[in-house]
Amino acid sequence: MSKTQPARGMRDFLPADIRRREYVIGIIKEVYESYGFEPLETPAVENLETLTGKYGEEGNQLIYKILKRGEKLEQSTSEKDSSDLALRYDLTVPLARVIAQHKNDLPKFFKRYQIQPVWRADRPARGRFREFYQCDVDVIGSSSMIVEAELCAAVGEILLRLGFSDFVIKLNHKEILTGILKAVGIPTEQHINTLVVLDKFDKIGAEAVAKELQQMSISVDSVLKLMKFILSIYKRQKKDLKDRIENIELELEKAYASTSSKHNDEFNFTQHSPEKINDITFERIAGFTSENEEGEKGISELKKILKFIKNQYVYKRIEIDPNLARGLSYYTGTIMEIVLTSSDFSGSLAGGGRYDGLIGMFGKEQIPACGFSLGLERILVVMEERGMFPKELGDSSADVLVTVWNEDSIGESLKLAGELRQQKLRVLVYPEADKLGKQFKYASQINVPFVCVLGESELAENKVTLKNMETGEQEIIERAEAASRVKIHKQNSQSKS
RNA sequence: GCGGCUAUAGUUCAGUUGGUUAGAACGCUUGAUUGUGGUUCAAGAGGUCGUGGGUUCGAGCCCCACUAGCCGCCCCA
Repeated sequence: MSKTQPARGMRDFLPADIRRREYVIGIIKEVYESYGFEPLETPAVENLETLTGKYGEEGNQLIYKILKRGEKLEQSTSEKDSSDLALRYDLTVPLARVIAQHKNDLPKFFKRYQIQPVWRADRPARGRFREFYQCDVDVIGSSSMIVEAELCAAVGEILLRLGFSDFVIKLNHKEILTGILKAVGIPTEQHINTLVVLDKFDKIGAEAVAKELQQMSISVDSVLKLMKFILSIYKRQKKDLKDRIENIELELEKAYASTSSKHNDEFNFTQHSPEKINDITFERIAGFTSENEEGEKGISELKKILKFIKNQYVYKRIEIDPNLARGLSYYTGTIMEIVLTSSDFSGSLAGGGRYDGLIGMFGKEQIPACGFSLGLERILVVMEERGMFPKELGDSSADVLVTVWNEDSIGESLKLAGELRQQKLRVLVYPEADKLGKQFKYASQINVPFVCVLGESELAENKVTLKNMETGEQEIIERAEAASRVKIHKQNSQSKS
């Protein structure tokens, strides 16, 4: 017997799974639509060259490539020319391709959402699969920070409506990162690699990051300055780790035999509002980058976002984090990520940013763009674990089950079912002339609230027996009355929940 | 890609220092109940013990490899 599991990292979705997925997707669509976003779908498969070179080195290796077909595959002489197509890796690059292709058919400002699976040849883990859905929203054609503000508001609203109360939207800016690295004296050509290492900071720790940076032949002075800055930010993010970090700081100073004075952190973060904390963060960044051009630009853009969003609920969930760096290489401005503050899930629920250069890679024209991507699977994993789904999702697929008495009466049962369906009820006919007991048992298993028995005596009198499976009550009623009974009950139980 | 743990019935798991015929619970099927589910009672079906090799008189148990799953790391939604 061949194995019945789906391929590694891929999943079958049973009806109960689909109901939960559709519940979440429904809310996402509703909110996106309410912000005026329009739906878009693109093919699962893209030309390989469309995808390569857009995601950085790590991303490139995770692309699922499709072998050439037939004769062409046999003719291919190397691994390199054996593949010309690939499964899409995200929804942003296909969008950029669509914009470059259909620019004239689309409005000047194009707001689109897209909810489709993407594929990555990654190692599966909790909340991480090889085939998974992303729910993207993007705004094409505007470089205004209004876009960022609206995206944050929309995504924040979705999470709230799903019942999340502990998320934080982290914001950073590519230019701030550039400004910091510049201020610290790291040469431009090292910036990308440095950011990759820096992104690991909270995973591998300060010492390991410092070591890796040194291996990249970045000067001790630069590394030390950089680490000090990062640590000063970390102190407010993870108060409980403050002591540990100070120890690391001391060790670092010892290790690099630095004479610079110990960072004096007189600001007590626990006593201040998120707003105040963000202000302090801005001050620190500004001070650190000595107000160089890049730092200035990044700060002013992030400040605009905060200003625009000030009257929205999500405002207090926004956290400026100059340590946030994201892997995808096409971001040019704002960088965004949503994380949960509780410790039960460490990955991000959503990520995004501004990519003003990506569309230009497909056409002559540079068009500014910015977007957010919600990770449906991660949202579902957390909601499942926290029991955040409404209980109606477990309800039955039908309102009433019609029994089958014997071979001769099958036609009558089907006719009755048709009559009930005319009344807009979801009706299931038991698919065999089984013993009544079996038919009731089945109805009970699949949670159908009513069973409509069409037996010998009912047929003779043109009546039906209607049984409420929850209460066990049953009565013999006029055939024409059955539908309205079920409907009344259905309305009552819906208004209760 | 790296490290650790695990793999026995449909599911969750027992299985003693290696010793005859591998168990339980739940689920499933059938019956008690030829016009009534959930409760109860009785019976029944279901296993090449992940795959392959090795040690041994003898392996579910010990050793090796492979595969898959879980956790951590890297990376990411």
